[in-house]
Amino acid sequence: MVAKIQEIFDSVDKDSLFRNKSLLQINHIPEEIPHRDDQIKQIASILAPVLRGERTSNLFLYGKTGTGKTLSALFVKDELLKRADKNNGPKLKIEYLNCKLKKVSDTEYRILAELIKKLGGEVPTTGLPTEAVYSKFLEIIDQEKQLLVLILDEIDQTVKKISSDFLYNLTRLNSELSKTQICVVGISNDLTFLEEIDPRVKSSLSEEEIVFPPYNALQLQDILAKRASQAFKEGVIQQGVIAKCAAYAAREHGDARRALDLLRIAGEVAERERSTKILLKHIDEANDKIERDKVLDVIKTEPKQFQLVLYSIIKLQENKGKKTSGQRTLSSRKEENSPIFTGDVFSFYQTLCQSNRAEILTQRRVSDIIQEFDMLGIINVRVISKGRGGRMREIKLVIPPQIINKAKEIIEDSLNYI
DNA sequence: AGGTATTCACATGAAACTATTCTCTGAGTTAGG
DNA sequence: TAACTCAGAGAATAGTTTCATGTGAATACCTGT
Repeated sequence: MVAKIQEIFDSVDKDSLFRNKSLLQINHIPEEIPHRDDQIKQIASILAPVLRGERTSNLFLYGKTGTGKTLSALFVKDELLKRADKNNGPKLKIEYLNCKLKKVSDTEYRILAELIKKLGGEVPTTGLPTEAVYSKFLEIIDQEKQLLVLILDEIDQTVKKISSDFLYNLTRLNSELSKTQICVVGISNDLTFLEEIDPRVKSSLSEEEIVFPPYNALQLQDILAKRASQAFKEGVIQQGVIAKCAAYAAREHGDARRALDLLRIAGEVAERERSTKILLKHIDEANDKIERDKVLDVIKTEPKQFQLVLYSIIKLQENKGKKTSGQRTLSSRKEENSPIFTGDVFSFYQTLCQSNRAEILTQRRVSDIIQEFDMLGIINVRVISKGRGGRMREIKLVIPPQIINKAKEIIEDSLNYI
């Protein structure tokens, strides 16, 4: 037994396909960023005045996920800091904050708290009036003469949750500060974001805009090849694997992050199969695995009311499937997977709750929950109107059949614990 | 036939409520001088 | 009298509920030919 285990451990070391896996991890910042020269140059030239201690224009970066926005911003940040260090010029601080992180998201309060923490202050997680946090923030940054560049990643998320007042306040903060100057770099995935926000904020915030176009398949290939050559050992990648990865990701609006993920998972899959090479089929397996893990993970972490709703949907879909196949002789024109509607889900959910002795939520709430599942990509939802028959959501489960059973198990399990 | 008006069954929004977590404050208590 | 404890007030958040209003199109109901 022990020998066996030792064997496994040995093989992990010896047969590893990776040379340095961390290079494929998404938080890795590479030395160079291919195909983003123009954007980086632009950012740099816009932010350059901070080196002389001048306030710069506020800046806005746009582009879909995985187009290198964050990476470019961080890259410029590092270069600027290096340079500022060498110059020994005016004091410069650059803080990066991802507004989408769990602990930060949603509220003005938490974003400020997080910023304060990064600047070396302390703020309790709750209990203080927001006003107090603001003044604390001002106090901290206005201690000494300096320039502060705030890089706010994914602020579209935040602004959707809270009003754009936050950004407005931030841009106007400069007038309240005596020694310090702030400039804001916003990063957003949502290209329509700017159109929706308050015009006042818009004019002050987006003095400069840079758009990050998606990578095309060739560029993705280039990126992947560069990283792969360092991350993997030599000769472990089958011909065409990189191209296929790139093609997959290019289909998803050129998401480089996804491409790298795919390659890494494919490597892990191949490793687990004791393959000496990463083959094309491993990419497909990796793709499935990513999808599966995503869905199951979501289901696992969802609270029980959500699970009950989802369970209702799964059950209803099953029943519908049976019914239509039986009725097919009667009405052959009927579509194969007849859709489910909000009302069905809610009534099924009610009985389900009763038999589980769980609290029944209002229809209003269930409606929201259904919508959230749609956002998570577990179901597909469309609002349709059946004329006099009313208006409702048409719900379709989009998780693949093999996963459905697994999902059912998970939910049943967690419900039994109650 | 053609044009309005209704109506269904929810969707969508806004506000208010609840439970929980956390800070802060000040009264009461305690121990030591 | 200084230090300590502990309850209560106030804030913020997440997750709801309550109340109100909105909506797309199949049907009902007119209208005049």
